[in-house]
Amino acid sequence: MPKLGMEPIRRRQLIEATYEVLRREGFANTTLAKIAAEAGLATSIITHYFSTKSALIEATMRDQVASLVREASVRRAAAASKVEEVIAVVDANFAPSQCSPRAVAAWLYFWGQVPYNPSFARIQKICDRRLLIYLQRSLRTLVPEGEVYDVAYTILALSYGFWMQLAHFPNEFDVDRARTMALEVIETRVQSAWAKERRFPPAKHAG
Amino acid sequence: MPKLGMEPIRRRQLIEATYEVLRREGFANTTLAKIAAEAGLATSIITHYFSTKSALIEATMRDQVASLVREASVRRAAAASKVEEVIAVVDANFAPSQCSPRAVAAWLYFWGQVPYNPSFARIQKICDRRLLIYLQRSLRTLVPEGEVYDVAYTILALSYGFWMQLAHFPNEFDVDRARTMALEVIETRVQSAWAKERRFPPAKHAG
Amino acid sequence: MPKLGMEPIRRRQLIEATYEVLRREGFANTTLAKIAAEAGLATSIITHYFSTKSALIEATMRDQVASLVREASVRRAAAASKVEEVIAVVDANFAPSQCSPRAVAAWLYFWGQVPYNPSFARIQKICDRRLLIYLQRSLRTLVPEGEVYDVAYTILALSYGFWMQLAHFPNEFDVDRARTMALEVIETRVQSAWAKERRFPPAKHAG
Amino acid sequence: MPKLGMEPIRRRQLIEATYEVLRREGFANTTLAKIAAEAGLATSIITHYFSTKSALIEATMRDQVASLVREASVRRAAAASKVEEVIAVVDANFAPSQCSPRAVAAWLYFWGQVPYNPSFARIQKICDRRLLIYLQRSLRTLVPEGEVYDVAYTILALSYGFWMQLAHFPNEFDVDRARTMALEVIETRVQSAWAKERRFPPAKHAG
DNA sequence: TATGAATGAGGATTCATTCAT
DNA sequence: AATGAATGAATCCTCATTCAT
Repeated sequence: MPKLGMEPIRRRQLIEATYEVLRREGFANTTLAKIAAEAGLATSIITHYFSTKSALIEATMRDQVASLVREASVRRAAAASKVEEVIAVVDANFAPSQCSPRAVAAWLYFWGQVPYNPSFARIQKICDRRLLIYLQRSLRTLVPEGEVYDVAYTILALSYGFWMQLAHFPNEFDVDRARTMALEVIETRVQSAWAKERRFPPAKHAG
Repeated sequence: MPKLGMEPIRRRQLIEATYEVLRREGFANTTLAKIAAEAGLATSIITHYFSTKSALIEATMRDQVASLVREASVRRAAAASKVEEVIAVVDANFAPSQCSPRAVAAWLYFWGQVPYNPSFARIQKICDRRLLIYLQRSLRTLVPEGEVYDVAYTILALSYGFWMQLAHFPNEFDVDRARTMALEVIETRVQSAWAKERRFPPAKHAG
Repeated sequence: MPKLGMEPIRRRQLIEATYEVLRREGFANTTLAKIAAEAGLATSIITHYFSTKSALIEATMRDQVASLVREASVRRAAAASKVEEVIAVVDANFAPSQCSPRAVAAWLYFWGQVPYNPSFARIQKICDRRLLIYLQRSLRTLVPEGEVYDVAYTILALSYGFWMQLAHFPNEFDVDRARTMALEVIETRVQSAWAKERRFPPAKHAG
Repeated sequence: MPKLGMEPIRRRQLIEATYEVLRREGFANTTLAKIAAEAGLATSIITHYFSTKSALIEATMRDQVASLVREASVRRAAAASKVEEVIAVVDANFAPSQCSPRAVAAWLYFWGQVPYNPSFARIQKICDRRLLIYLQRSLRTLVPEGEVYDVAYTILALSYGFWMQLAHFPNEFDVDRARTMALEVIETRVQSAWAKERRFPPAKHAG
């Protein structure tokens, strides 16, 4: 009987190698040969387990995006308050799993391809939606219902924007400071929302 | 007798063609042959005027980034108040010149390359710095000195974050709503900043 | 405990699968993987029973050629007259075993390889010779001795020629009509031969 | 101004090289690299002038088939009688242009692909039809109208059958003898046809 | 007996770039 | 100024075959 069950092992191995080559070479110079060499395997093993290069790349991207959602979910579950829950989602973007050079390389490639790859667009949409849902749930008691979505969307965009700065200038970006800035926005938005609410209470609390 | 003064004309022509092919094909499928065909010229003309493919791409990227800075500068000059100046910078990111499919394609490619191309990193840094300077100048009278940089940086990140949403889902993104959200952040930050200032006046206006 | 006596079963199975894949894919796209899949077996089983791809192909070709000779032999044995014996050989070429899509695919590949594969050339020569012998034996009493070989050779060539038409345009080829045409040639040749013989009797029946 | 008008020259050059490699290596071992080497050119020149390998192969096949039709047409025009016209078509199949090792290699590949390549099937059909028309025209005064098509078809099949023998065993095949055999068939068919006609005159010469 | 795992050689094709005119 | 001609390096992918179990 032959050796069995190598598939999941090899797939993971190859995805890891893809991250690394993508980081080291940039996507324009990422070749199957380099990925295979990085994994210490033959080039043809990639076709064997992934059929095509784009399937491997796509699997890698799915892996990266999934790790962001997981990161947000886990951190949120550990939060002690609603505001901390919100911050947890922001923080997820700056988790090591999202900021390591490999992760940055993957995200940059992925975001650049979203408009050209329907499958990528779908994945990105799912990711956005999930994070927005997390944010909205936590914000529901913090800001008036009419503002929940906008505040959530704002926080998401802000996170992505900060993350992009980190991606571009990793040596100069100060994660803690960005975290503080985000927190500032959240707090002022929350306070201001309630202040407004107090000044202009809605006639009825219609959804 | 050779035609004189063709150089600037041809260069412009080829940059425009590069935008278009980048948009239509995605950067992975952008070839000199396609760019030349788009421009209605021979492939070898590109080498003639730009020496190499990357030189042409780089020229195109410079062109795109310059247009953002110009857009911000012009809009800011037309602003009627400090807050409007700030908003002008945000708006610049959503100007047609930055949101057209061609522009989106160019920016996505450019941002993806920043960590791998020192020249691109330099350009991006210059762009960021310029926009930050615009924002800081306008914010100087709106928020306490100690917060100027952070607020400016926050607004820049927020703009980029919104822009990325637009880039990914152009059909669903609502520019006006994003604009409103950004304005909301700015206003609450400004108000809150002064409220804080009033409550905790700094002992001395340390820089 | 290994199953015994699988060899002939597996070999037959794989030959049948080879016919089918050859038909479905054409020889340029016939791979061991596809043959194995068609047989519902692992690719490596082929190496196990046939050592190499060309051995499997060659076995399949032998099988096909043998079936033609068998077809001719059986039909000839059932013939009621000398002329019917001759027709039997022609008919063998149009038996279902020689005209099915699988058979056509096999023959076309085989004939195309004859000049490049000494083994194939040998097989084809044996087949030709056998059919010629059948024809000559039957013709011996029908035409003068000096014409036996030529008439046999003519009939063989005609059969192959018709068969090729069938191979190329299976939907338009009319087997019965071809059969009639062949019969016509045979009969006129036989009659004419004897007419000539009557007009110009050979001095002696030299072999 | 660059060198001009190389296209037709290169195309012919590459077609000739294709013939040669096909002959030398067999179609399974015919690679673009070998063809280019045979032509003394770079591999990429093939893509340059033919886009794809199959386009080059197809052009070569068209060339070969066209040469058979041309051969038949020219020889027929030079014929001195109706019977000679018929023989001219048979002879065309054995012209050097159709019997050279290169030509044999090309035809064998071509015929093997006809059922898998609609384009090839079309070409083969056109060739058959043209030769049949030539034969029918010449036979119209030689055999009764009702037999013209069948006799023509019989002669065509016979020619192809003989040619296949030549293709398979070039060292043993005797072209002159085959020619004689074909002539014999033609003559006996013609005579017999008229003899039959005399014995059983059709009530009316309906088509 | 049977097969999953793994590989390496080879092939078509793409493409930026050089060159002669 | 402009371009057709030509190339060679590189890439993805296919596939027969080997091997350990």
